[in-house]
Amino acid sequence: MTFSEENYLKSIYTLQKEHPKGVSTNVLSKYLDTKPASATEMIKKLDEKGLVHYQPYQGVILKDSGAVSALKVIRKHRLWETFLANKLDFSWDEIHDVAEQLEHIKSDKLIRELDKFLGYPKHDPHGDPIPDEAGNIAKLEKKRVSQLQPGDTGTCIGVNDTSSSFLQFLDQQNIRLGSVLEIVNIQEFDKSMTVRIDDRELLLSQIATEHIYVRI
Amino acid sequence: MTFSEENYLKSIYTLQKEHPKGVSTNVLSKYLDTKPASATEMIKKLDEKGLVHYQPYQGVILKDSGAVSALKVIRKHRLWETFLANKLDFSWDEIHDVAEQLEHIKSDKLIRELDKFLGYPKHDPHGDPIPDEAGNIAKLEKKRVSQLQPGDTGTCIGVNDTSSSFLQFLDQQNIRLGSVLEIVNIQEFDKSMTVRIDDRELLLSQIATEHIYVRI
DNA sequence: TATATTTTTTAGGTTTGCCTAAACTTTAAT
DNA sequence: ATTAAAGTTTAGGCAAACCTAAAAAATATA
Ligand SMILES: [Mn+2]
Ligand SMILES: [Mn+2]
Ligand SMILES: [Mn+2]
Ligand SMILES: [Mn+2]
Repeated sequence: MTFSEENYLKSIYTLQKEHPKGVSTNVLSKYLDTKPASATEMIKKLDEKGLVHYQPYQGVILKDSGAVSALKVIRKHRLWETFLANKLDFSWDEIHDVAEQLEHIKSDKLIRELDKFLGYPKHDPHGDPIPDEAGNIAKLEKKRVSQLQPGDTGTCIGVNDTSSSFLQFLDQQNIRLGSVLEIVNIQEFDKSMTVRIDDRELLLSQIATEHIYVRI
Repeated sequence: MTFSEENYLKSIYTLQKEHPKGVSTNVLSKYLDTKPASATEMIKKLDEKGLVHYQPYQGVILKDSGAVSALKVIRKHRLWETFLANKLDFSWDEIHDVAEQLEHIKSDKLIRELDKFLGYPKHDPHGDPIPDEAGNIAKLEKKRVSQLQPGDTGTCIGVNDTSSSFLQFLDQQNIRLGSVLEIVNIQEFDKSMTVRIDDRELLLSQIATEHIYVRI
């Protein structure tokens, strides 16, 4: 399997969540930063290999074999992200691009040993579940802080806005990866939230609560 | 720089040691398991990019810029080999093939962080020196046991024969990576050697001494 | 329903890296 | 010095993965 085939399968897997009855060549090529004509070609090849189901003008969906292949790449991607964040000094926003390359290394032993070395992690640094060797994957337990109710708690696993002003704000408030947040209450009129972090209480605007991801 | 260009530069660097006045397309293509015509093509391209000096029928040699590029790939290869052997449970004979893939990952930060994580190693698990960030590389201190003299000592860093019968023999004699050998004496008539390992003395045939590498 | 717009596919090209077979150059052997 | 053998380059092709432009199909609009 080529790098390109792996990237297409992985992308189809991801996009299927939002397009359950078929991922169009338009959507797929936009996601992969190629052109629709290129997506059509690749999809036809993957169909001939029995990895996807393709009907002209109807989009693609993965067959079981295609989903298994996609999940293997996703497993590698997330294990490498975990390695970069936990063992090397990479921050959560630097890991994706490098993992995008590392996910294509071919060695079953390597990925098994890496998994062991990392202590068989269940989630990557963004809070996304890591599939097991057989391709089983847990349901995503990631939410925005804005989706929580008073009394709920969550562990900060990432943000949606990487502007330095927002990151500086988080730093000032002592909110970082791993911080445990508990929702104290929600202001009805502006959806701002009072949250408890490290026994301190602080107020977050609606915009802020929508930009912080937690694992519940 | 493509994977293929990197592989050619690295190969030329290695083969130059044995062919100082020019690596022929024949030698190069044999080493890379391609055909001479393919080597000619690639060499012409590398010459146009100013990385090698090529004159038809006279072979290639690296220019300074080409040697710098080659050493960067070699640095990555050897750091990854060290990672696989020291941090994951890979044996010394399993690391090369995986490192052959990992050496092409593009990220300056990754290789800097990996170097730090490994404790800035000076040699890879085969005893070969690891170039620094600037491309400086120490002279190789690797020898075959057969090249040592009585009184010399060396640390076992690899073998030249990976047949299971030879590896079993080493295992029986308790010779492993890191074992310190001291040459006690050499039999003139058959070049067999008496060596001391862990305060035991044992006899190695000439064939055996030629198949064991040590760092001196 | 008929037409216009958008989406998708097809047709024809390009680049990279590989190949084989033929032509050419160098080296070795009479 | 000729000729034979070996090594090297050139010429012409192929597969993968991309592209643009034109044709075809599906969808939206009047
Ligand atoms: Mn990622
Ligand atoms: Mn990728
Ligand atoms: Mn190696
Ligand atoms: Mn390589």
